[in-house]
Amino acid sequence: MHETRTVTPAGRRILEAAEELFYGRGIAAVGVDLIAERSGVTKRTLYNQFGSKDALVASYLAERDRRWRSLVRQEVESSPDPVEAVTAPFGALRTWSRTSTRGCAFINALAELPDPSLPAYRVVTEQKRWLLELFTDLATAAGCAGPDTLAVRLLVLHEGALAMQPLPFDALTQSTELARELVRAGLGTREPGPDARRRLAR
Amino acid sequence: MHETRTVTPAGRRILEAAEELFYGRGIAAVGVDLIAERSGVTKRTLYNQFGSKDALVASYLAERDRRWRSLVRQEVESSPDPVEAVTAPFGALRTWSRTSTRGCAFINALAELPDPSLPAYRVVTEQKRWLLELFTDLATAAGCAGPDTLAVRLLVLHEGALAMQPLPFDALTQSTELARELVRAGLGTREPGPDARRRLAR
DNA sequence: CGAGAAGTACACTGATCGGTGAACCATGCC
DNA sequence: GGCATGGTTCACCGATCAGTGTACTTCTCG
Repeated sequence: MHETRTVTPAGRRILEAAEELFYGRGIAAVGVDLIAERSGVTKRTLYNQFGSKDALVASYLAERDRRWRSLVRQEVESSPDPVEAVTAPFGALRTWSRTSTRGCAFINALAELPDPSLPAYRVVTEQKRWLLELFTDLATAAGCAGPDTLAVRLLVLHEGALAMQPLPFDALTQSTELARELVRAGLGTREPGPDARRRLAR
Repeated sequence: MHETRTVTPAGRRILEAAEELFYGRGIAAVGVDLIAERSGVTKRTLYNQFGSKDALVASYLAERDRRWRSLVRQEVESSPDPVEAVTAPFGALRTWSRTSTRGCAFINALAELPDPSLPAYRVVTEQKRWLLELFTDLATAAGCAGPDTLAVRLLVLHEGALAMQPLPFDALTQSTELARELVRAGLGTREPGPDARRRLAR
């Protein structure tokens, strides 16, 4: 029942080109003509598949979100224990940074698309909310005290490291280290909940 | 010897309009014609004053940086003691957020201007470096252990809260609270240095 | 008086923007 | 055969883009 039918082969190539160009140069700076040329496709096909540039932008962000969540899930599930799992997204971020060196694609998109009515805006807020809830679940499962507060703090550390990525400072190392310390400091004061790593569905 | 002569009255109005539009809508999304119209000035005057859009963008960022540093200095100097002063930039951020709700103008600019050769890029890196060094100085002055490490962590918290600003999460409160805890935890293990609040010149 | 600086008015450039219309072609499925 | 689907080719649209040239005005300062 896996519906790979929603996107055609040409659609995939368009999305790949759009992702590289939008992330690398900014959304407004990239024209649809360039995306069509890079993906070896006519502009007509691009519009037949996506309808508008706004819609293509939303698809680009949704696709990137999908890949990011997939990586995080993988990292969480391969964690040796529930405590390590809490900071697994920071490990994912390390991996992610090897190919993405221009900061957070979603924050960057918000910088260019201020209108909350745009479909892309919802994708961005959903992405951050997902990560916040994941942190909450993982912290609860590990038995951390104050999982809600801890989750917000971990999210801030995560976003901070991501935001500073384009600058010549190594923020990720300290961010990860501090995150681990926070998790360790919150242990033992509460009963561990059920292993949240099993609740990663969707 | 204060040289306010570098910018004419028309130049000021152009900068004000540019700041509002660039920050609010994104740099690439705003044309020079619109800026000229909003500032009640001819496009010719704009180009006579700034030479190019790239140069205007750099001026916009530099001016915003100047105002931001001024606010931070003010907040630091009005801190009751050196320990409070370390987290003073978080107080400044609280004030700043009342009028700036679209995240960090500098990070946002980087999202649109990937080319490090652009004059704006240097403005952004300098801005973050300044804040990092300020944190280091303040932490040293307050007698915190490991001031360099602490400064990086405070910077990450600061940037994280700023990056999440456009989203519907209250990150600043937790970010500030955690920053205070970090500073408190690092106290007493080291001799306080000279009061860094006196070394804010420039 | 005269010079220079700041600003206005306005026309104009070539390029690029997002988006459309219409005709045509290939594949595969009923 | 018939017909829908996915794709191509290509010409075209009005709007906007950053940036320039030229001539005129207005003000200040020496």
